[in-house]
Amino acid sequence: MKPTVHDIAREAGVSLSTVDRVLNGRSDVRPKNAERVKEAVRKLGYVRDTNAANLAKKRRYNFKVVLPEGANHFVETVAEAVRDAANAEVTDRADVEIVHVNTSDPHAVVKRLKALDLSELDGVAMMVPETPQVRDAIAHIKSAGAYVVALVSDLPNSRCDHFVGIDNFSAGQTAGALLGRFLRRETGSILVTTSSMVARDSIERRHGFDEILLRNHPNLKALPTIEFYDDPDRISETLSHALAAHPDLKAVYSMGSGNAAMLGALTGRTAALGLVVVAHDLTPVTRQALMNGEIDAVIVQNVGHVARSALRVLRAKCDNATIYEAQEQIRIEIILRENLY
Amino acid sequence: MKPTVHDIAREAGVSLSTVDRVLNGRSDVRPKNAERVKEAVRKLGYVRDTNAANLAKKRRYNFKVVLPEGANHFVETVAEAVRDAANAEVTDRADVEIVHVNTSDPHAVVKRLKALDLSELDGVAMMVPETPQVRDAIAHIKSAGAYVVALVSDLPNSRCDHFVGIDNFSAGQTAGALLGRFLRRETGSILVTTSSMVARDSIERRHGFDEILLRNHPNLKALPTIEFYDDPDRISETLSHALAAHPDLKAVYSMGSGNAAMLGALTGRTAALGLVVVAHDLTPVTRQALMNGEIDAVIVQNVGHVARSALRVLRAKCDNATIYEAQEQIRIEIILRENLY
DNA sequence: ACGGTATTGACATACGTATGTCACGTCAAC
DNA sequence: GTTGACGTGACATACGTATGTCAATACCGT
Repeated sequence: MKPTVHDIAREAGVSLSTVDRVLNGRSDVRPKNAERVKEAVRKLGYVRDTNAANLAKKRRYNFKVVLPEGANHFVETVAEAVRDAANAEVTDRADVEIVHVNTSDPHAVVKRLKALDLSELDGVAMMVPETPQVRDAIAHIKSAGAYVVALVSDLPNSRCDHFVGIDNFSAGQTAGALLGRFLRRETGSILVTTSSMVARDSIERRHGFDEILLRNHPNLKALPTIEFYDDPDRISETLSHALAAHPDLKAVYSMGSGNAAMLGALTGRTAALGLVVVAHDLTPVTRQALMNGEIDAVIVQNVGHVARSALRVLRAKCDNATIYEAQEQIRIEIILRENLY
Repeated sequence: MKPTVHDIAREAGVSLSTVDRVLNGRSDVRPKNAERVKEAVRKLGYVRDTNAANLAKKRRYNFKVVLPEGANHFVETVAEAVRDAANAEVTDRADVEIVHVNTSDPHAVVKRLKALDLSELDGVAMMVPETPQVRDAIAHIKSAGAYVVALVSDLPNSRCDHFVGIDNFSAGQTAGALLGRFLRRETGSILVTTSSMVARDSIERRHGFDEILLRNHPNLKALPTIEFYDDPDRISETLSHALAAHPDLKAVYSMGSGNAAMLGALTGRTAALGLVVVAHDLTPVTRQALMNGEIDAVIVQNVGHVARSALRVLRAKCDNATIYEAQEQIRIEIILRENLY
C-alpha cells in the first residue's frame, strides 16, 4: 500500500497540518519538525498523488504554444500536431492555445508575448528565433512564475526550462553520413539549399553536414549554400546555373523550409542526372516527393512526439516532477519511402 | 467548467444513483431514464474524470509482461525498457511484473501463463511466438476479463487487443531500400543471415527485403538466408564459405538476433572487402559496432517507446478509453552512427 | 514566571467519482 | 387489498490531497 500524508503524520508524530505545511512549503515550521517529516517521507517512500492533489486543487494547466504565422508547411504540421496533442490532453486538465506570431518582426513577437495574461499562465512552448527582445520577453514570463520550453528551435541564451527538438548539428551530420553512404563509390559535388540562412537551424545543420563530409567522405564536395528567399524564380534560375557550373553534381541537400520550391525547380531533372536528394522535415510536399521517388530520404523529427513532449514537460515542470528523459528524447529519424508513416 | 455527474443528474432530471447505474451499467434502469441520461451526457459533453474515478475506486492496474528467458541482447533491452517504463508508471497506480518464459517450449509457456492469478490481472503484454497452445492460453486469459497485447512479435491469430511493434515486412523493405541506395551503382550479392528462421519476424523481414530488391534493385542479388543456430563456429565457417563462393559479395544483412555472432565472424573482413553491413535491433553489440564502423546502419524499433506504449494501451483498454493512435504508432527507425541516441 | 509570538493540531469542507444502504413509490400478479 | 419485485432517490462514506479556521501549546527573551 502506498503511504499517504496520514501515514507520514503518524510516522513523524506530527499532525496532518504540519505535514501539509512542510510538503507545500507554507508558513514556518520548526526545523526539527520539518526534518522529522522529511525523514518520514524518505523512510516510507512517500510520493504525492498528483492526481488526487490536482483534484483537490481543481487544478487546470494553462499552456500557450507560440508558433510562427504565415504559410509554411512544416509549421502547419507542427500546429496540427499540437492541436492533436492538446485534444488528447484536454481530458487531463490542460487548456492549450496556439498563438501565432509574426517571427520576422521581433517587436511584434514581443508585443504579442507581453499581451499574454500572465496571472493564469502556467507554461509556454515557443517556436521562435532567438532575439534579444524575445530573450527579455521570456525572462518576463518566467518572472511571473510560468515555465518556458523551446520548441524545435533551441533558445540557448534564454534560460528556458527545456528544449524539445533535435540537435541540428547532429541532424546535419546524419544527412551528411547518409549522402556519404549513398555515394560511397562516387566522386562529385553536392548542392546545398535552404530558404534562408538566418535561421540558426540551417547554420547548425550545415556545420554538421560539412564536418562529416570533410572527415569521412573526401570524395564529395559540398557547394556553398544557396539561399533562395522563398522565391521560386530565383531557385529555378540558380539551380540551372549550378547544374551548368557543376557537371559532376551528384546530390542535393535541402536543409529545410523551401523543399517545395527546390523540388519544383528540380522536377524532371533528378532522374536524368541520377541525382540523390535528401531533405529535412516531413510535410505533405516531402511526403509526396518520397512516394514519387523525387526525394530519396528525409531527415525528420516526429512532430507528434515533439508536441506531446512539450506539453508533458510543461506539466512536469508545473508539478515540480522529474521529467522522464528517455521519453522526452526527440530522435533524429531517417525516412525512406519504405518506412514512411 | 467541465460537467460532472451532478450536472448530468440535474440535466436528465434523475438522481445521482440513476446516473451512476447507467454510467456503470449496473442494475436495471427503466429504458426511458437510461435514454435521458445518455442524452444529457451527449448534450453536456460529459467525460468521466478517470483520475477521480480511479481515486474513488482505489484502482490499481495489475499488468504482466511476458518475455522470453535466456540470454538475448535484444530481449534484455526490452526488459530494461519495461522496467524503466514500469518505474515511471508505478506512481500512476500500475503494478507491472516481468514474467520470463522458455519460449522454445510451448507447453512451458502455457503452464506459466495458466499459473497467473487471473482474478486480479488487468492486462498482459506478451512477446512470445504464436503456437496453438499460446493461442488457447490467450483466449483463457481474455475470458477472465484481462486484456492482452502482443509485444514486438504479432500474434495475428490470437485475437489480441492490440499489437505494439513494427511491421516486419516494412522493416525488411526498409533494409532493402537502404542497401539498394548504399549500393546504387554497384552490382553484386548480399549475404542474409539470421539466428533462426522459425521466428515469423525473420520470415517477414526476408519477404520485404526480397520484394524491394527484386522490384527496385536488380543489380543486387540476395543470397539464400543463412541460419546459424546461435553457434559461433557455424557462422564463422559458413561465412568463410560464402565469401569464397561469392567474390562479388557487397553487403551483409543481419535480420535480427545473432548480430553478435555475425559480427564476430566478420571482424576485420568488412573493411578489406568494402562490405556494407545492415542489421536489426539496437543492443549494446550493434551500438558498439555502429560506433566502430563495423555496421553501417541498424533498423530499429525504439524499445522504450514499445514498452511505454504497451502499458499505455493496456491502461486505455482497462479504462475503456480510446487509444491515441498517433502516439502508439511504433516507427521503423534507421540508425547511423550520427543519429545514434 | 510572564507576556508575546511562533508553531501546532483538531476539525471541517471540498474536488469528482464510486458504492452501499434504506425507504419510498409503482405496478403487476394473486 | 395484499404481496413482492422492481425502479428510484436521498443520503452517507470513501479515495488522497488541499486548505481554511481557531484554539491550544511550545518556546522565546526578559
